[in-house]
Amino acid sequence: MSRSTGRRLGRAGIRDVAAAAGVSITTVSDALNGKGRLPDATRSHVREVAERLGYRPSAAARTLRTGKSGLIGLTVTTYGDEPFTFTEFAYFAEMARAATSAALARGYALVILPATSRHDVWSNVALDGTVVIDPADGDPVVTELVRHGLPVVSDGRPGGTLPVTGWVDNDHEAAVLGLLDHLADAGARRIGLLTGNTTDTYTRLSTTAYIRWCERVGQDPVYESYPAHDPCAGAVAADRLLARPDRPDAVYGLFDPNGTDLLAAARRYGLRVPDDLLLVCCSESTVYATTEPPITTLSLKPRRIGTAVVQILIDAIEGLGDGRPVEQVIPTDLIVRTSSQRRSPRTTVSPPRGPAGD
Amino acid sequence: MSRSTGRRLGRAGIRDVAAAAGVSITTVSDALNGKGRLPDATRSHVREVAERLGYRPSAAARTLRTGKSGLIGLTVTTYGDEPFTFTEFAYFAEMARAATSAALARGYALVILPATSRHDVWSNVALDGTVVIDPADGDPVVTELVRHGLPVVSDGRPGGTLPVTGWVDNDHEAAVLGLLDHLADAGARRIGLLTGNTTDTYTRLSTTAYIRWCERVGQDPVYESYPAHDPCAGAVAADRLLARPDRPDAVYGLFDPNGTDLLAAARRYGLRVPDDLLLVCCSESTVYATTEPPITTLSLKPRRIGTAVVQILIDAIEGLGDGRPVEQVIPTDLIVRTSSQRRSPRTTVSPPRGPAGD
DNA sequence: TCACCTTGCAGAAACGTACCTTCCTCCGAG
DNA sequence: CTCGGAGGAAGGTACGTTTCTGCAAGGTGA
Repeated sequence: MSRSTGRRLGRAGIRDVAAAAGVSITTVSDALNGKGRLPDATRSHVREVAERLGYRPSAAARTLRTGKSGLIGLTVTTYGDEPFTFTEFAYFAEMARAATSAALARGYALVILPATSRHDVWSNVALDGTVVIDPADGDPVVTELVRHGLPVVSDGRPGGTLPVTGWVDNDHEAAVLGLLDHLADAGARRIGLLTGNTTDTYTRLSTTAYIRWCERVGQDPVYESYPAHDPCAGAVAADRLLARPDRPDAVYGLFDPNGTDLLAAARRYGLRVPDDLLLVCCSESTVYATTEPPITTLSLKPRRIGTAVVQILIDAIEGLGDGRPVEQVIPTDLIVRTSSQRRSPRTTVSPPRGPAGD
Repeated sequence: MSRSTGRRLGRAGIRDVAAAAGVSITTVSDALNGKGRLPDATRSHVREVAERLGYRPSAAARTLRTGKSGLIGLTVTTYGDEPFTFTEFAYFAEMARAATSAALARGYALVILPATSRHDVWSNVALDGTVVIDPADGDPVVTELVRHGLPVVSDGRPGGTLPVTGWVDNDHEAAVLGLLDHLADAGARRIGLLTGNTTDTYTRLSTTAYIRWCERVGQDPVYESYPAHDPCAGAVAADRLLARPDRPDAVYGLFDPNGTDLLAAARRYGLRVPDDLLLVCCSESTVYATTEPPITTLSLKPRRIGTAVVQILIDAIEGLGDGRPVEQVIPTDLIVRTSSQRRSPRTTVSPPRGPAGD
């Protein structure tokens, strides 16, 4: 007696296809997956029947059987109360987009997960590996994942001795040093820094690079720090920085909104940019191309980082690389605009047309 | 003979926990899931053993058995070449963040998926339901999902007769009408529109609302449209709009970057904002609070939309609502700043301190 | 004492797929 | 005539859960 008949409702299973095509389950599986030794006639016949029945293999069953889910976790460390905070909006959006594209191109999908240690969510989804953005020192989630044998690749050099499968990062120190040199070349005598008071690697490396540069050129460090996840605090800190008695004549802002914050603060103090104050900030946002004046930005190349992270992770999942951790450094890109050039009297980015009523 | 012993490697399964605790598999399952009739002693003992062995239930097996994966798809319609494009950056980022938070709070995780009809990715992941952003008329992916019995909730009123489980949207027409009235109140005599040439519902509704408003007040429509996914095209279109012989004295820009684009164009033509040109744009970005001058923006409340969409979807998944489609309208929020106020000589947003050298 | 309920737990059947193993058949070479 | 081998397809098990059903032991009222 065949109990395979009489599926009351719900989707067609592989059994139904087998029955309808008059072959065995094995043959259906082989035909659809391109395995086994089957004549083309059988293969196409099975495919046709499957198509007609609207058959879709059960992802859960396949995952259970093969041990591969085709899912990659994407985690952002959380700052405030929300289980999921993006600082550096544009950076994250760009990075996530690139990572998604790269994953999809290789047949994987991305799952957004919180970086908290609430196991209930993590263990409810079968992951083949995980991308972690800016993991904290000795992050318990990462440690746990690695202990269970899951590949983990991080965006940002992992702090401490986090045993990740690989990481991708910029050379933040070199970027900051180069940028400060650029400002000094443009005539800056005292360069200030707007930085965060968080302990993530990006903030730490950038700040120490700044301090070292100051030591090297014999300048007293002039900086203000604030909680980077609070947008209002950024404006306040920018104001504080320009209110100091030892007011800098150039400022680098570590975070995306710092450019507009500093610009607004400069206006309040009657400082002209770039004449009285040179400005650079780290951002992926295109708005800085059309501010008045356009602001020089440091791009961390999130697209390249997102792509690279996913490639490394999938290579590890599929056992392509050797077992050793992969470490990759992506160069940054300083997009020089008016705000950091004292020589050039007019904008360097070309307006769409040139009908300016000058 | 017990074949449950001797697990060579890999994670501990429920069998191992049962063996180690000296109970049956059923008891372990019941103890960990809070079901069955077990004395607290047994329950805690099993939990302790499971903890000691580092036991994590297999998500794949659970999904296979229960038919629920705890995963929700998140899809954005694609515009250009990339499999995944975000127009309206900040809108999407905010919406996705809210949706993620809301989903996590109810024990679900979000999977980012492409809106293409490439089945191989979709069928490789077990979804309980899907959120679709701005689905096109008769979207094949949505149709397919619904046909398979999966709940689908859309951000944006679905075009055509898409049989979705529910949708959430703003009242775009009311928003545009209200905003145009606001500009007229501020003294605008000829209001222009910067719009897109795509066919999505948002663009279509907003544009027709604009045209109807013009008819009502007896103004000739003055608008330029451009492909919204191309950032450069926006700047060009803004320029075109202000170069027209029938130059408007107020402009509403439908897309996020339009504010800076229009501001830049105005500067090129020597137009002062708001004295010569009133400006409003639709954006979620906070940069418009600190531009010179600050720009009035229309917020579509992506946080509320993202949250609402997920709540409706999960209610449908868990069979909480009645079977009927849920339709929810979220009010928009006009954040009035200097750019649309001719009366107010100074900024209305309060600077952090007041040391401005005025 | 018997019937009956409650408590505490175990057995075993699914869930839907992939794949290892086996089996049959046909054909040509020895 | 036999034997080896290859092509073609089916059988059956395992993946790791959840959960339905059932069984024994102990308690209780008649």
